Amino acid sequence: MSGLRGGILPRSFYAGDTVDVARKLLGCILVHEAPQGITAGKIVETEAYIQGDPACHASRGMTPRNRVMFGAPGYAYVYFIYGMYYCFNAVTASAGVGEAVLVRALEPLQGSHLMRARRGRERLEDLCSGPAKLVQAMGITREHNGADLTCSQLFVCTRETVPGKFVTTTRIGIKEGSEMPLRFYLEGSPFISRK
DNA sequence: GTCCTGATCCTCT
DNA sequence: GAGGATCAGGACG
Repeated sequence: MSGLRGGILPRSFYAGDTVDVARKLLGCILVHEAPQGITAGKIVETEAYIQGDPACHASRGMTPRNRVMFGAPGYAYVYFIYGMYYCFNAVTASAGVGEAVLVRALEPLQGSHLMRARRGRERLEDLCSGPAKLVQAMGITREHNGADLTCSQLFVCTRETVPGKFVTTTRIGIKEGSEMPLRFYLEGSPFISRK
């Protein structure tokens, strides 16, 4: 699986239009080479957070928490939420622009035994079917905030097969901006967080 | 300093 | 479908 490194998405991939990047990430592989072993999963659900979007963390300017979003594209933005969970985002657009793509669900491809141990769940569909779940299953921590997705232990690879049709809907768990169609998932996947 | 809110998950009912 | 767990950031004084 280390051969996947050959397919690492370049920084230019993330530098494009955020909504476009969110769609193109569907079907790509998120990989984490942890000391305990490698875990990998196919991205089946994403959400875009863009400029002028009230639900975007960057909408009220840069703070110590969201500063990674304003940096160069191709870095991981990991933040703490609800007192218990972390969510993983890929920073997009150009430096100075606070935009990112939230990865909401994965289809486990490798290291499912590790994922089960980290999650305490057996069913494959319960391992990565939510933003906080996949972070836990992949072994991602706050230490990964600001990690370079093009040259670190945490990276994303280009898709190996052409994904099927994807569905565009509204985002989950937000109030303002909830009418914007910025959530994307692979149609029919049993691994998405919800329909 | 204090108060409030939240891009969630899990366990009930 | 509802509610609790649990805590960092941000707004305000």
